[in-house]
Amino acid sequence: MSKPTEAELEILSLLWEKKEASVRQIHEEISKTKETGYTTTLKIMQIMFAKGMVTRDEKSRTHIYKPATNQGETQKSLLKNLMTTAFGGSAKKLVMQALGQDNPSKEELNEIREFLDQLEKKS
Amino acid sequence: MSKPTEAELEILSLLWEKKEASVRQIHEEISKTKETGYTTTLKIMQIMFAKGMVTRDEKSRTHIYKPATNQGETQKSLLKNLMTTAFGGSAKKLVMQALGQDNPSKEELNEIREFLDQLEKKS
DNA sequence: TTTTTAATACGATTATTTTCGTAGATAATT
DNA sequence: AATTATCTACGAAAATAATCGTATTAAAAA
Repeated sequence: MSKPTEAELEILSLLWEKKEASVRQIHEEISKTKETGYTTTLKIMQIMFAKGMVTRDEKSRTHIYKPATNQGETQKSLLKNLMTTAFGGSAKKLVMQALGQDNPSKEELNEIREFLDQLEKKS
Repeated sequence: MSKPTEAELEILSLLWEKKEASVRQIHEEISKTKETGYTTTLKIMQIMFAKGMVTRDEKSRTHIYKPATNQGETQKSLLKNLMTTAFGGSAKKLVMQALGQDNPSKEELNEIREFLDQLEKKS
């Protein structure tokens, strides 16, 4: 699957979160942060449909869209891309940078520790 | 500083890695993976210069470029952007996804563990 | 039933990014 | 000295992405 554009990714994320949504619903979310027309959102979603990036149910007049791309796979490829282009391929650097700017809770830190342990076992 | 485009980021990474380079050097690297003309690379680097994204030494005919943007800051903002758009703002998910696909060495894992400990102390 | 609202389709425009070709100048080679 | 190779500058075209306006149709409200 080709790399989603900025606008497509924004919509895709919302779809992952909501599982499914109409153009109107997506547009209302997007409008909260961005000043953009309804038909712009519509058009991008139509393009995404044409690309096979989303599916849609056309039974009712208001089409219902669902993500067609697996969230994990997409995240993985975007991360990989960023890792190679901006972090010289180093996962460590990326991870540290990510953790450093967020303020992870104790619980989150522990989950990550466990995850590290599991990774070590596997190898 | 405005978000670098794909092509700009590719060049920026190489400059971070090499500290400084001529257009020719950058272009040779890029040519390894991509089929693109020399003047294309040149033009993008000129645009980057115009944007203040890189500096250059014009003393000799062959200009020498250096990154003007701080690597850490740029990485941070790119990551933040990806984190919010593709990972619903969760650093944990991003980190796990990143580690899962790479195969980090024991040493790296330990460094990350230490980093986690430090983070915990601070909070 | 008529009018208004809300939806899709889609072409066209605008903006952004990337690519390339050509001109002109300097350096290196013959 | 002449030729060839290697630079930069820069305009313009091509490709990609985002935005919007209008037409049409269906549903909802009056």
